[in-house]
Amino acid sequence: MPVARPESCNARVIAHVDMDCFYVQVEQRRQPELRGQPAAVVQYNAWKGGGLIAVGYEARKFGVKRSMRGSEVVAVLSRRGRCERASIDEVYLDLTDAAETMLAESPPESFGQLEEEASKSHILGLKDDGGDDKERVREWLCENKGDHRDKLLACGAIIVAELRRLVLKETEFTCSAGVAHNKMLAKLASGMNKPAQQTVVPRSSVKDLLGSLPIKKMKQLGGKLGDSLQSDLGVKTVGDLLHYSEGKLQERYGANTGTWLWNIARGNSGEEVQGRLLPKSHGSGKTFPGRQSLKTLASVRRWLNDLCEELSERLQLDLDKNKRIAHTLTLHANAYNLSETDSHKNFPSRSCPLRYGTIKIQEDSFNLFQAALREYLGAYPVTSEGNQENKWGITGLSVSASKIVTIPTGTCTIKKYFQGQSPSCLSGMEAYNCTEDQDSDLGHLKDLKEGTSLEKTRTESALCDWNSQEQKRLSQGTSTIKKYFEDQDPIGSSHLEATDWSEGKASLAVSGKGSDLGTQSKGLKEETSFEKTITMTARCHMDRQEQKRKSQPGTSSILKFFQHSSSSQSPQSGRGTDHDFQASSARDELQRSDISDGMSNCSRVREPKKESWDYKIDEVDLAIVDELPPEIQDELRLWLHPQKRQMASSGRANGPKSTSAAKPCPSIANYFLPLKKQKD
DNA sequence: ACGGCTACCACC
DNA sequence: TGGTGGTAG
Repeated sequence: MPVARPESCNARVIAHVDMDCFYVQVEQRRQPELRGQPAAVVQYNAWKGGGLIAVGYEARKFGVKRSMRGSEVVAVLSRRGRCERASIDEVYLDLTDAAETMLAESPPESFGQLEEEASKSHILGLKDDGGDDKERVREWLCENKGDHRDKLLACGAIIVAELRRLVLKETEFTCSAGVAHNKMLAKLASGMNKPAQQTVVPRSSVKDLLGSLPIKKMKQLGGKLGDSLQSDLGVKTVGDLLHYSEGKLQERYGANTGTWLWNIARGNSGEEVQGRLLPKSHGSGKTFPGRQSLKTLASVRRWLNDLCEELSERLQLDLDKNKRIAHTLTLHANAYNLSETDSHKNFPSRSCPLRYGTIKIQEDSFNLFQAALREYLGAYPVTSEGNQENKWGITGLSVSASKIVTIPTGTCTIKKYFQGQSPSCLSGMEAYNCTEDQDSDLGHLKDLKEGTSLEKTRTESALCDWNSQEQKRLSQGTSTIKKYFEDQDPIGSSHLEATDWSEGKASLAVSGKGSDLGTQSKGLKEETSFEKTITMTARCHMDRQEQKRKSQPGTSSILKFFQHSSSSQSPQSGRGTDHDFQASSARDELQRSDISDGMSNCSRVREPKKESWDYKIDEVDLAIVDELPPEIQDELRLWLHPQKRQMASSGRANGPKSTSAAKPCPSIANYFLPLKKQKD
């Protein structure tokens, strides 16, 4: 049986708060002389030709800061309950708890005097029998004899009035609000009396409200679905939906939409107020209408570079400010193709793992674009100059970053372990802040300093389906191995060490330096570094059939986290090159060759030399994990066998273990032997 | 009124 | 899952 929460939906207290003409207010706050004047914020011809008024980047010149979305106003509004940012200037608040508390501890009827702002509330359905409006509102709010739920709404209205007053006092912005039992109704209400007013939706008023509400006024029904309801079903108001059974609505609009329609007709909306203040994705795009369409790869590349630079800045900001990392890079474009018969085909979008660093984002985006373009053009080849005859044109480009997760602030046992072992290890954050430019500068400095070529040992990680697992654990604040350290090259075209993760296998590579693994003198420097790195690579298991052009060869180089701050001689140097990278380098050459020109300037040649031991992940026996420090065992087990999380974490007492059966004497030492040349 | 831009979501 | 389309501000 479902958890008994009778009436819980109807007993919630939700507020929707909407800034009044936000852009105008921003200007008026910035230029107080504009207050009281008729004002409008003109759309300004922004950034290299586009129009806009969008959130931030360009609008900063108006005084609108992107950070505003999560700050100032929200900081005030979120004081009394969970707050969800619905757009740049709207939020939802769940005031249920605060209202319950007020009702229990200091109910409105105990108020000597109702606050001014609250007494100016609009109460839907309040019968107008003449007399004093304010007094009737005060009565409804303070002397409500009826439903407990309406009393909660009254408390919510009083709380919201207070919040709005605080917002005005602390930010100089006015806002309007709606208070109701769910988001849908609260949102409807907040727009009913503007500006700087608030509206309450008692339960008893819902029927009349929806009965007369034109269907297209309802959120989500302003488009095609609303049109269909009107023309196909003859539904004019939300209330008209009451004439249709849930089954009938499902039959026409699908199970989910059907049920949703049936519910909203009754004023029910189950959506929770998400406690999210930050955006789930970032994007940067531009259209090139008409003759402005881009007709060469070079021009696409230039624009893409700009868009990616913008995106990269925002990602870095998000990382610095919010400690969040995005994991997916997506490229969207629009195009026309005069050559193709089905010239109305859409330009496909493409995505790949996101690697931080402006240049990497630029390179990856451009490669995604080229992959998509090849599919879009079908048989028509894309030459380096491409499109001599203007057969195609790009009318829109955008890059976006999604799958953003917060870096855990809690424990990170593996990280701690290695930091304990090696104080010179970079922290995860430092690793991420390290762009390729800094990277190369660093290497250069070291080269000069030590008079020897820098030997980088890099660990690889491409924890593919790590994501979902990891996200859960991230959200739980538990430790995690990285994710920070991902440095994948999904395109496989910019690094010599590119590997191909279409291989369908996973490998574990361990490289070691330091005296305990066979010490070498450190050359001219007297430093004795004990640095160990354990690097892992796991390649995505992808279905080859599915791949076609879709799959992007990728690689990851672990890295930077465990990157050595000093160079040292590796015990097995000389045998360092591994087949893994040899193979991929060959393929890489292929990639490189068809990308040619535009690429060469940006791609940096990396140190090809490295130590690596390569194993298929299925061949790694979990028993070896027992030889590692206990504090990191669980994490490594998860890493090696993320799909067996339950078993791994519940101990290894029971459950068949096919892998160990095949391996008589598992020892971690076995895994530290250099790679054998592959026979097949 | 409309196009440009950003962002979220449902569906398959 | 990634990719597409719809919706809204």
